[in-house]
Amino acid sequence: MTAPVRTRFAPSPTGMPQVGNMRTAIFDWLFARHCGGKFILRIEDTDRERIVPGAVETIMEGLRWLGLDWDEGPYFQSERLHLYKEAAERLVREGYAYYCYCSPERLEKMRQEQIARKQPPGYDRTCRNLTARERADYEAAGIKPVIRFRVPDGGKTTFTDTIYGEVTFENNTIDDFVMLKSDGYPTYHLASVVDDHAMKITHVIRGEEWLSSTPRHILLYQALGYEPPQYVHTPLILGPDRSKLSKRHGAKSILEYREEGYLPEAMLNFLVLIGWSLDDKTEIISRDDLIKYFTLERISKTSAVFNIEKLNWMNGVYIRSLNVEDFTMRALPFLEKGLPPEAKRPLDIAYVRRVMPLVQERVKKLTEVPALTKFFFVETLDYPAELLIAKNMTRQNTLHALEVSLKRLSELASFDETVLENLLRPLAEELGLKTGQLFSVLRTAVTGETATPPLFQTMAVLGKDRCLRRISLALEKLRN
RNA sequence: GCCCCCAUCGUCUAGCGGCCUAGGACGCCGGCCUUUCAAGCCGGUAACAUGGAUUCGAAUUCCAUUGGGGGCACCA
Repeated sequence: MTAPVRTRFAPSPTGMPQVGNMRTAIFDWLFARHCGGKFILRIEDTDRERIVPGAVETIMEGLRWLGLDWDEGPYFQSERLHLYKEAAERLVREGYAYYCYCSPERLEKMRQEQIARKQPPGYDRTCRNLTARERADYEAAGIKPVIRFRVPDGGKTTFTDTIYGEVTFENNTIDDFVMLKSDGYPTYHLASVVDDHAMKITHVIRGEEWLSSTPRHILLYQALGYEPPQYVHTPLILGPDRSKLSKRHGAKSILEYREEGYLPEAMLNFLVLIGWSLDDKTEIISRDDLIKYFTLERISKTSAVFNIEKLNWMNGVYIRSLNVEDFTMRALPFLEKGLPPEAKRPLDIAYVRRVMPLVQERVKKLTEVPALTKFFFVETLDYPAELLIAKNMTRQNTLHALEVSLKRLSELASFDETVLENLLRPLAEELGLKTGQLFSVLRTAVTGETATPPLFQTMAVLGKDRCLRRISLALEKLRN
């Protein structure tokens, strides 16, 4: 019987949750859910210098937004220091590790020299075989040591990655890395190995940037006498310049996508498709199907560029698939925030419900809703008079069209879509205009825009009074 | 500099020796629909990095080359 699948997402709380990390989290979560296993959240807060207050909460909020629920945690490595210390000291005792008293300054100088000599930078093993006497001297001088792993002198370290297959490193290309820092905190290498073992993690699914430090982890497992987990390195997400996506590209936090009006289900679908595919044609996949069909085997080896154009398209697809009420509720906060101040708040929900269906299929992002519906919510329209004059029309016949329209519309008892259409289509012919011309004039008069939802529906929602008022105003504007 | 990984349309990808005169999607271009804008529908543009080898047969296997990326901290 094989152990139940346990995966973990182990971010460090050093900033906002970036999309690259989130994509990894999605893979971890999906695999756990697919296998009926557990997904664990672990916070790797071992670098006290870089900790950003609030980052943990932001990370969790990002996970929740995407619907990635965790079964255990968050565990905090800062609360488990004794475990790492014990492991490190045990390794020293057993000869797998040693205390190092070299100063950061000396190490930095050494590195510079190595680079200058075009040699691979790495620890020169000065403290590898200190005598008891030398150690005592350093201790007496009050120098706090780090603990370094004693990498075997010869041989190779090989492991099999689920995605990349068998990978081999010569041990002599790996330097004696630090496991425990002088402040008593572990480095990533030690902490993740100790924790992954303690938490019975079966599959370490993480970004490809970790591939080259994996032999260190294997070495650590061997020295500790633990069975290593299955390693699954996932391809990187790249910026437009094809280098690893980072702040440098203006890479955004997952929560910023929420602010920009992306739907979490679209984001999930899009992100999972960077580096994974179901088959040769599926693009839109539901969360349930993702869980049902997700397999590690279909993760690709090649890193991929984050293509915002495709995300926008996909978000539009998801927006259109929402039922109207759902769309309305999701758009509401964006309206509250994005509509100009003169729109009176709180917004009239009943009215919003009538407006939203008119724009649902016209937006790709929820942030576009306010601009597209502004004229429904503000009283004063601001547009140049010339905008009223449609293609191949003159000031004169535009005025005439507006005058006649105003009169006829004012005689209407009902103001619904059908009634309006039945009045206006024949009217265009009567005025000797193309329907497009008349509608264009009225559209501008009534909305101040040239691109809007369908005219009759728009007018019906605006209501008779407001339409007549705006047409009158348009006439004035054109006369002056 | 050293180590590791990767290599199909501009981008995301399918392809795991013959089904490939390489399929899908985004974008782009053209058309249809149409009161504008979208949406929708139809069509088009566009790729196996290069050179060897294996094989009856290679996008698929192997080896070089080239190119790209990642790593080489008391950061993760």
